[in-house]
Amino acid sequence: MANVDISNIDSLSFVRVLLKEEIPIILMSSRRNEIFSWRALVEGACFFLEKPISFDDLKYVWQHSYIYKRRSKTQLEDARKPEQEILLNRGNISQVDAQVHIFDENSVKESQNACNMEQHLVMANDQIQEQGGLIKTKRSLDDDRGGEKKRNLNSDNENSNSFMVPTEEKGKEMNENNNGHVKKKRKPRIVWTSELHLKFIEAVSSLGDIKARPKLILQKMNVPGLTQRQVASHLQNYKARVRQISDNVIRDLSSNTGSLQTLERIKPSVVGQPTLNSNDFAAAGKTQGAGTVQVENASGISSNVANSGKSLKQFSEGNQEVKAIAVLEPPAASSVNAGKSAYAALLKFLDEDEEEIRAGLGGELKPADLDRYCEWLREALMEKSEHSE
DNA sequence: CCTGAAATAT
DNA sequence: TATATTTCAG
Repeated sequence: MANVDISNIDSLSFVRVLLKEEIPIILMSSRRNEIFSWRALVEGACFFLEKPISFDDLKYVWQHSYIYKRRSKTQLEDARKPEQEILLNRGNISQVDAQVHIFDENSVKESQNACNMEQHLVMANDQIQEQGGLIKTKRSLDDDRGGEKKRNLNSDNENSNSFMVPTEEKGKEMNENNNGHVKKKRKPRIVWTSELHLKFIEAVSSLGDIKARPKLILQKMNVPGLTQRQVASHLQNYKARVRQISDNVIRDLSSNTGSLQTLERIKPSVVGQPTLNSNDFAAAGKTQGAGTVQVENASGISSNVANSGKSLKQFSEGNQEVKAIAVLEPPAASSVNAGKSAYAALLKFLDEDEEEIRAGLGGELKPADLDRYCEWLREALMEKSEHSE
């Protein structure tokens, strides 16, 4: 699954490279561009999804991958054309329209309320240190001097949350030294537990990269005490991480295929906002799915290199793995020998929630169980939002 | 409201 | 030392 910048026609070359390897490719974008999607589909892309991606989009993505994989090359040639569909508006696939959009505003909001995140939030409270009266930094000096934009750090509105685990007791927010001067306590740093991160991921995924801004994310996460700046900071780090991994994948892919060299050269500094990938999206629902990592470079081109990792194997029969998996598995001598290291990092990144996923599935699934799996997925997600009532 | 940077904390 | 988070400032 590749997140592409439809404004950059060169993104199409990325599509070609993957297709040359017979890797089914599904494109995603936050914006829509009929021309671009049309061209991509003509090239052979399976789908073109508009983000944010819905649960139903994923469901059909899976089925498509499976079907695709079962066909022989020749059959594929014939089948490709007919199977292509433009999914500019999710729901273009007839049957999904009526289905519940798991990650719509309400369900997310609800599920979030229930999860008492506070229990999972842990502040590194031990480190709260006094800034000894002697130690003065530029800032402390400035503050002592004028303190214009004094923040209500000491007010108990956001520092009194249980997960903020105050060092001592609340109310002792101010410390006085022998001079009677009041000092600010540095707010204890937040710990992004997997649960918290999960909420973050869910929020971002449901918003889509365009709207995934700190304020909205914070709002969707609905975690008391969490500040917008913290979310912003986390978002920034997250983006950087995804970007780096993606860059590596692209780099390795380029160096081994040659076809992507053009893309690599165009890649100065990264701009644009990496979007949340479907892997996170899937992970958020405690499901596993075709994970993707976004790749993007300054030229505006961006792509998500699909991954499926172990989870995907559950859908494979015997040795017949979906072609896309082959890319992530130790490449067969004959196939792409691209980026083992990059894939390793990618897999590690994507496997973070492996356990939860596995627990949820409870057992191996066979391709034939796809629908059952989807049903399970739906129920799991629904259940989650119900409990939160 | 956002984010670059400095200051800090890990 | 390298990263991550909080604060400041614009």
